[in-house]
Amino acid sequence: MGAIERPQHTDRLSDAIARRLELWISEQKLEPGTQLPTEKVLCERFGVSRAVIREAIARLKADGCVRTRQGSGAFVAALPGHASFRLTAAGDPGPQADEPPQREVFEVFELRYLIESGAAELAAQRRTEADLMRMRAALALMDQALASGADAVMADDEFHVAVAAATRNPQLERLQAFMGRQLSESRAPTWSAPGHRSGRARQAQLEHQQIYAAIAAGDAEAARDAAATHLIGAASRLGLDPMHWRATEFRRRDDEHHP
Amino acid sequence: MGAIERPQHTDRLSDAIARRLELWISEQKLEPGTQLPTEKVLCERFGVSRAVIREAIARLKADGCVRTRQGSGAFVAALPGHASFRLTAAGDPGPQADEPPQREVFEVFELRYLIESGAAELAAQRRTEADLMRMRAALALMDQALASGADAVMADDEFHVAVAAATRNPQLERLQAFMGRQLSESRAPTWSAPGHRSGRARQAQLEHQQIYAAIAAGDAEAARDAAATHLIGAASRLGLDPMHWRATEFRRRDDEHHP
DNA sequence: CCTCTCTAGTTGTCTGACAACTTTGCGCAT
DNA sequence: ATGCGCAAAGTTGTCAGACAACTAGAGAGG
Repeated sequence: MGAIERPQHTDRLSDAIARRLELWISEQKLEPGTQLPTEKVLCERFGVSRAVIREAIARLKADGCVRTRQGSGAFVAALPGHASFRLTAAGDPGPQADEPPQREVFEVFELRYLIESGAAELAAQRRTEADLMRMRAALALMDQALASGADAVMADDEFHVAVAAATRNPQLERLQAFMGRQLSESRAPTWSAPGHRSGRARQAQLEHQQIYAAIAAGDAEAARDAAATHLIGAASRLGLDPMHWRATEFRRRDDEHHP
Repeated sequence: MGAIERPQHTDRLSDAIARRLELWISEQKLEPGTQLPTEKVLCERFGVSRAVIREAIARLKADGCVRTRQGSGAFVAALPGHASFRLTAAGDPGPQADEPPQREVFEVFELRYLIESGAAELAAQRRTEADLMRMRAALALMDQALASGADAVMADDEFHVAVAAATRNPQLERLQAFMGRQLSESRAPTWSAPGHRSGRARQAQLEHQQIYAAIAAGDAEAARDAAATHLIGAASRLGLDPMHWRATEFRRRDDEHHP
């Protein structure tokens, strides 16, 4: 554990030390249960106060990587990245984050593509009348917004939340909420005035109705396909090229490296 | 913000306060950018020292919910659950966690089912020779373990990691790593001595080879189906009933509430 | 060899201080 | 009346010392 890089404008000593500790746990592949150096030792190694060490450790505890016990010490609980999942850039609300690179937005969309089409499939199998009513209520609000040219981002969110709820899987519901709200801004252009004028809102609503119809019919495969179509449509409406999701472009380019 | 509940044995004031603040941010639906009360005000409200408040805030910063700026204050950065994703119980390395409820293990497996079958589909489309070599290397190690009755959990993990890498989507790779390593213990029984004797290890390896063959052939649908079959097989080997994933049991039971 | 006690070590919390940064308000000039 | 500059007040970041509460380990005695 060498010198700590000096904190950048938005950074602080505890942030840097938390990263250094995570890196060290990862590189050493420390098993859960492994004891970490004591606070006193870490203060000496990093040349900082106990308050800074404690804040760094607090972050690792929040990440689920470390667990402490009064009188006993601090122990590895999980490897970094294995106890909590965060999106890079596209979802990271960093203070200095510029518009995330297009590629990462694309990757997150692809993740949604997998998750939401899978969720639609399960929803078609498990949906109840109550679920369907909830979806219809959200659709009705979007229909009204279409007629009046109003914003319907919340109803759009609610529709997808209702689909996730119909899977009866709380883990999937929370993952959906995590993924979906990350990009609820991505729905804003659809329901904006230009979105209405360009027909994007109408197209999105058609796709929603197709998802609903397949789920109501209990047709898992159709629900999956409709959700996939919707995510491809949503990506297109944001200027992303979803054809990448089916293309062999990567494969061809990478294969060229192995003639 | 009422009184803080006294910390339980494994709890501490900063944990309780972090939870209270998250709950408050969620309930109030505070928009990102909203300023939180100052450290001094929080000390007064909660009746604790500044160190405790700072540790609680450090946890919220690690979760991505809050961002602070020296001289300026603390601000909401994202609603709790929207900046990082964690599994409950099944993946939570809580110190007092008993065996997680069977249902939650099931839900996590179902999540993996969605993710890993989707990953296999993309991998089949995008895999390179290098990817295939990496998968073959892991398969070879598992073949050797089969012959000798040895443990092959690491090779098993490596195979799934290689499949995820073949998707060329770092977000998906990390999600896969997050989901998969959560349950790498779930692979241990397969490669244990009883696992070898019962034929579970052999069955798992046959499933791996089917996934590989479909990916090598570039057959996306076959890869998806093979991965789905594998996850169903893995669930069965752990005593979970994966038929739930296709059953309409939930739907029927819940529909009965709405005669 | 086992049990109990004591000591040393560890984390949790408190208090006070000061540095560094930001915000706000006031005074002065135009 | 408005704008600019400066100072004061307020905020977070870091430090240091203290003490409580808990745990682990060692030693002594039975």
